Amino acid sequence: MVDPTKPTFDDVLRVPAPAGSGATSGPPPRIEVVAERAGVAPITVSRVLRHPEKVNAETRRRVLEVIEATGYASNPHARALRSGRSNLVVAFVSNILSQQFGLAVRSFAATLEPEGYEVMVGQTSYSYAKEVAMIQSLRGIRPAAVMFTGVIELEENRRALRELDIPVIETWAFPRDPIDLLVGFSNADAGAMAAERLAAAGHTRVAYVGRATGRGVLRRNGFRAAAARLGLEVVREIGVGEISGLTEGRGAFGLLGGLEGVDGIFCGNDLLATGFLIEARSRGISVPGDLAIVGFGDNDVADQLVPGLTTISFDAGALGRLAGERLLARLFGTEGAAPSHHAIDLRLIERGSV
Amino acid sequence: MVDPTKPTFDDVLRVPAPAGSGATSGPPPRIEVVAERAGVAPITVSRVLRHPEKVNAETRRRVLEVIEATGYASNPHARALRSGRSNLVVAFVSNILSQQFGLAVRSFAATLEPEGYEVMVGQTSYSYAKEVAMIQSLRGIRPAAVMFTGVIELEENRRALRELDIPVIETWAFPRDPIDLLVGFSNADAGAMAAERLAAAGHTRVAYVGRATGRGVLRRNGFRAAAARLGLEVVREIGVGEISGLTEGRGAFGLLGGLEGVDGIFCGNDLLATGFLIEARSRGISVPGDLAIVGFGDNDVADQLVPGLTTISFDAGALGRLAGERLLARLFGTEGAAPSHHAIDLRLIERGSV
DNA sequence: TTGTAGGCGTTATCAG
DNA sequence: CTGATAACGCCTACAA
Repeated sequence: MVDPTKPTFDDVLRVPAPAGSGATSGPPPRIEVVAERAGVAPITVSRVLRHPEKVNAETRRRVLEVIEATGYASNPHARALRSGRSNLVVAFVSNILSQQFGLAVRSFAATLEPEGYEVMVGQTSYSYAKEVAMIQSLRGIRPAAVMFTGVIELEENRRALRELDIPVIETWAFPRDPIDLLVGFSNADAGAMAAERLAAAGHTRVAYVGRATGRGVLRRNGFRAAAARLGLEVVREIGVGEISGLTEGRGAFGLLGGLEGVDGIFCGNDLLATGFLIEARSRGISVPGDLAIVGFGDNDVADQLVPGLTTISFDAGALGRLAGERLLARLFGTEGAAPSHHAIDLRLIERGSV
Repeated sequence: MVDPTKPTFDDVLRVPAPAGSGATSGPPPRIEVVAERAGVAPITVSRVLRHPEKVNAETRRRVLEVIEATGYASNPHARALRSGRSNLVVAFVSNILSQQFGLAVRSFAATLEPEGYEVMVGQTSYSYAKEVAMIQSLRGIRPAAVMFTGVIELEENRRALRELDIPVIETWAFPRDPIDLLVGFSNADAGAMAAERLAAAGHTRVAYVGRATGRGVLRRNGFRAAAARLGLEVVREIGVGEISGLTEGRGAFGLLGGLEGVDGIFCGNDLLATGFLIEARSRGISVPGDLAIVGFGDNDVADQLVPGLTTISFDAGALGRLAGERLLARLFGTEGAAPSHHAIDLRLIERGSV
């Protein structure tokens, strides 16, 4: 039997260093060393890295050779200090556990990295205080740009971000007046699409469950407005806190307090919707017969269930990619007259729960 | 109907700036300004921030007052350049979409942030090349520490990390010779526990499915060894690539190519195991009757299924927290003779799939 | 096209 | 306990 007090050692694979890979270790050489070895002034080395087109091809070749041989990489702190710019792009997510945020950030990073930017992820935890602190810390770091999987609500932070004087990308909503770049989608439309789907299936007495803050409210408002327009009665609206797991989502079903008079429900996110679906089934409530469920966001569990979850979704990877591309255009000054606001398409994914 | 070509604007909440919050905007003041206002030399301001005990209490109070009033925050680049240290801790995850990595990083960050460290997350994507590049970039950034949700296999990177001369924390495995700090668990034991569970339930012809690299191999080896010891026959071993979604996990069932002679299976991760469970059910294979399944890692879908997934797991949040605490002890020099290697307990979570 | 001079903002070092 | 001085490594501005 395995003895938990005496863990067995893992025989981890060790991959030996390939021959001739010694150049990359130790403290990085300074620009001066590279310059001397190449027989040029330090500034020329700097130019080879920053503005290669301004350096004679032959000189450039020589310098690059030495850079390669020494494994030289410029000190980002010195560079940022002197030039006031860094190659760091900071992406803030409100919840690092969200699949969709993860997908977006991953594509965003993949788009920027080939161009020499480093993307680092910070977490704001849906908290204003945290957001203020993180934005404050940006004042010193001077990243090349900042991206949020969300929009900024605090005027104080909006101002602080504008004053950073770097590109700021907001996402995940479609406000009238974003701070700067926007690659988002309309949460109001998402709510409306959910109401439309429920109405089309003949449901008339509906409920909303979701966060009572931020985007949850936007989706709820869209749902409400469309419900009114379509003659649906919103018989219940239930606010929940942040849901970060399926178990919590399932537990939230209890808040519904019975189904009297509710035949359709829109859940502000798929974790919640999936939890509801599972819980409803386990209580013997037929879906969509007794209760139709529409989710938002397309968590990957959602289409493995029986019935599958009908949900309003969008391509989070595409959002991240587009955000990266718009940012690069801005950073390289090739943006031209392109609009700075982009809408990502929402789509209704029909499965069996409505 | 919602018109996808014309997104509705979201009426995003705007929270006005609280009165008297003006101090925090604009370019941050320099240390010189603070010093002048407090009637001291810049170095004294620096000392108030870095080594408060070396400054007279009254002077310190005056300086802190001005710092507060001006919203001064030192420029991290200048600080890092001059002192060779920064307050940035970099956490590398191999897959930003993994729930368990997310939980660990979240607790790790939450532990370090109150002490003034910023945690940023980078992604290495299970690729050696990526890992090399990221570690190279650390040479310039000079973070206060680095953490990995994994262990480093490339000798080249191990050497480079040691030469950084900062705390390095490896996790998620239990090697004999970690680079520096280790907060891990034995993957070999995880495999052994799975074999033991299958054997206890009377299964004798078993299979392993999982990644054929890194920790997947460690778990497989533990499984193999324990199977031999317990008289189980490992009739099949199937290597898969990285699985990042349930759909992929489900698809991998096809690789099994029928169940002839297999009555129990150990899946190297829960995404895979959950996919197998769902797929087996949909094919009318009874679990655990025809096929018993043991997973690893406790994805949160795993206990919402019927039957629930029996799995070997550990507390990822606790791992992150402990990693943070051990790191703080090292950074603050309060580590003393405490061991630098810590094992996190594995536990068998019994649900219905065995 | 290449180089010289100087400073970005902070803190190590040493002197008072 | 406090301060003067210099330097961290690089890149902007200007000069040749």
